[in-house]
Amino acid sequence: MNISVPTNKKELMERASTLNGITTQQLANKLNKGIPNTLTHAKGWLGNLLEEYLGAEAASAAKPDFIDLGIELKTLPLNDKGKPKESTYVCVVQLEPSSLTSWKTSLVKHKLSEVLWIPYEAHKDIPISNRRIGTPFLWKPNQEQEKQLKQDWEEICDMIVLGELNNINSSMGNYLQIRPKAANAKSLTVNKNEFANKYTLPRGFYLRSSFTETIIP
DNA sequence: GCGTGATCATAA
DNA sequence: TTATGATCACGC
Repeated sequence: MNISVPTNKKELMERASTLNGITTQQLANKLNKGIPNTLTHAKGWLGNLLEEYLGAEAASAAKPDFIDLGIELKTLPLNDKGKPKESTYVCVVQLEPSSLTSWKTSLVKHKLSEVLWIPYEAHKDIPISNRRIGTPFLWKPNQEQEKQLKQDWEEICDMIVLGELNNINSSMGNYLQIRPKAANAKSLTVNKNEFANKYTLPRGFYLRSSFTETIIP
């Protein structure tokens, strides 16, 4: 296939619309890729396939997938009731105090400024190759959503700055939460915040599935 | 280890 | 059944 970086939103959405209703098998065929039997050892498989098909360019950089368009690409696994099956990883929780004080310049705000969601069937009874992709949709946080995201972010980051990262559990935050994001529970990263232990388990920001459920058109 | 792509596995 | 805590793969 001839895959190039989409130059505008219209081009991106036209390309995304060709995914509507096709199976992961059909998508894999377009790219001459195989299908894993299980996702246990291929968790990011569909996400990576979609990045390639749609011409995402940020790769593993801490930037939106479509840098020039400022659009982030996210898969949205749906259960048999059509509701999100999993939370959505947003980005790493940076631990430099300077990155924890301003929502406006935060990684979370930038990543979520505009998102192209690709819903797909993820019920475990459906073989991976038969899972269908739904209707891709663009989303921007509305005023109420951004207000709550900002509030969650500030509440969590305030605690981190005070050196209380280890007292934050995943139940904090209405829309956003932080959870481990690491190779395993023994992973360590430096925590530079006041009164903190020097090393801690790396965390990531996630959107709760109870929230992503509300943004589906 | 960091940051990306996420889902798995089990306690509650 | 659901949400938290843990884990898998990749490029660098």
